[in-house]
Amino acid sequence: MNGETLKGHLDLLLLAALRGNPAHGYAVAETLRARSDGDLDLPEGTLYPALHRLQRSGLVTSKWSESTGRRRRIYQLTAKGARAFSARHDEWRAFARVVRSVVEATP
Amino acid sequence: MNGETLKGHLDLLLLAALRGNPAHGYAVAETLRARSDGDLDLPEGTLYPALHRLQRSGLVTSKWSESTGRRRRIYQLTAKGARAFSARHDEWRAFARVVRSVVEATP
DNA sequence: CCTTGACGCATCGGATCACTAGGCATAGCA
DNA sequence: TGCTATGCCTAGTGATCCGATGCGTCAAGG
Repeated sequence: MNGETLKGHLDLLLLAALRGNPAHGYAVAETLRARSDGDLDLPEGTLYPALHRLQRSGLVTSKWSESTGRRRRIYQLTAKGARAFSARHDEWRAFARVVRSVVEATP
Repeated sequence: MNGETLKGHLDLLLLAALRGNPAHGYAVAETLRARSDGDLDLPEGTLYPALHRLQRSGLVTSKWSESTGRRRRIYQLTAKGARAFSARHDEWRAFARVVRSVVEATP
């Protein structure tokens, strides 16, 4: 999975991973790895800044969890985040459709 | 069509537009606009630097055409460019599949 | 006990990239 | 003579992903 390939679509994936499934960063990465059969393996330098960005935008909230003695930050989708997910999903479908029609046009 | 959305996938679209269809920059933009029903309207500041990049990478060649009295640079896919198209196409399909399986997973 | 590896979070700097804004020039039409 | 479409180019800006690095906890094996 190339770097530039993911660019601009990471938020959609993170929001998808958090849909109805509050989780901490590490678990989000595991979810994405699992759902993609290992194809999508986010480096930490990608994951955490992106989650912070989502929080700054109000799409997720977070709280510390100390249950296991191990410090974790649990992220949860806000209502705005859920709406953003739908919007991003629509944009993705539109984009994928455009790419298909451009690429699969008979030359 | 957002900027970040396109990021990393522009080359694929340009290579697709030039597949078996040598053309100058302006015509490439028209092709993309047509194939996407107007959804994809590349600014010139996006189009030309990208074409130059493809040329620097050896994926296309170009020559000036003065046929109409109007100066145009005709771009043509190289063999390497054709291979790159296939590779990028495969990458795109893989990426689209990953996004689908991540996004459409039942939460 | 102590090392190793998995877990877990954070940030800085680098590199890439699409886009805005600006410039330049020709052709055709009103 | 303007105006519009055609046609090309580039410097600078902002957004973004990623590699590197640092810090800290916990369980297992030697």
